[in-house]
Amino acid sequence: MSAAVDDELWSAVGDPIRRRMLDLLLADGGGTATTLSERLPVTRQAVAKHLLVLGRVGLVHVTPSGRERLYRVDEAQLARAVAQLSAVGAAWDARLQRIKRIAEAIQRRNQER
Amino acid sequence: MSAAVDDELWSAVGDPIRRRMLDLLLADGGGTATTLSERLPVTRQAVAKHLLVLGRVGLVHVTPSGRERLYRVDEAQLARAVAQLSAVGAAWDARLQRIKRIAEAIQRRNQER
DNA sequence: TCCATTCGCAACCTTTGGTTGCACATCAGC
DNA sequence: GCTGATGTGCAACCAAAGGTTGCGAATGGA
Repeated sequence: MSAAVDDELWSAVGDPIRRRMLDLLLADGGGTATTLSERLPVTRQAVAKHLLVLGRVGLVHVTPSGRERLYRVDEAQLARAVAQLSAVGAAWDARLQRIKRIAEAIQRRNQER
Repeated sequence: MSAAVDDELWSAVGDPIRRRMLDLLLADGGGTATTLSERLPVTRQAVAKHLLVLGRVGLVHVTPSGRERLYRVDEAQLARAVAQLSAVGAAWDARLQRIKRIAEAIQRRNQER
């Protein structure tokens, strides 16, 4: 059931900006709030807040290095998030398939009259 | 790329309450704001607002009938949403796989020394 | 007719995502 | 060792979204 999904993790990847941030971090192998904000339509501070959210659910880890703070994606946690996405998708898919089968059965019965 | 995803549809299913509403509507084959709110931890008015959001992106349709307003899931549109979910999941999966392969290659090189 | 039910609308509150402004720390060049 | 440029964090402030309560209007059943 999708109601049993860990909503914390889902809502972390539910935000479009955060999804793009994860994409960028994956593509570049890491980044800072400043480098991410240069490629996104929001300010550095907004990015920093999103990084806080992602960090709170363990999707990214930070490595302070001098005056920079390098963020990296936690691959295991992202894999968990992907699993949740496909679980919800699969559940809905199954329901849609069932509805489709029922509709077809009804149509067959009507044609047999 | 997940950045190209239709964010309207995503954010519609991004809310946990709205996902549970879709689940309930699918399971019961339809429902009203009142019947849904009886099974959810929010008030009827909150449910009505969510139904507006779902209706705006075409995920549900309404059929007025007397003093009731019956909502039904648009299966085609929900199928589109499911497709988007799995697209994002697949994109991340692909990136994670690539990273994993690279990591394994590096490890092999180190062992061969 | 009268009452209960279902609904929509409006006011209000809280959280969340976003911005600007500023102070603090660090690196690089002189 | 200074000094300026760069990267961060913190605080105040704003707008939108989700949620609530209260109320008035419409419909269905006794």
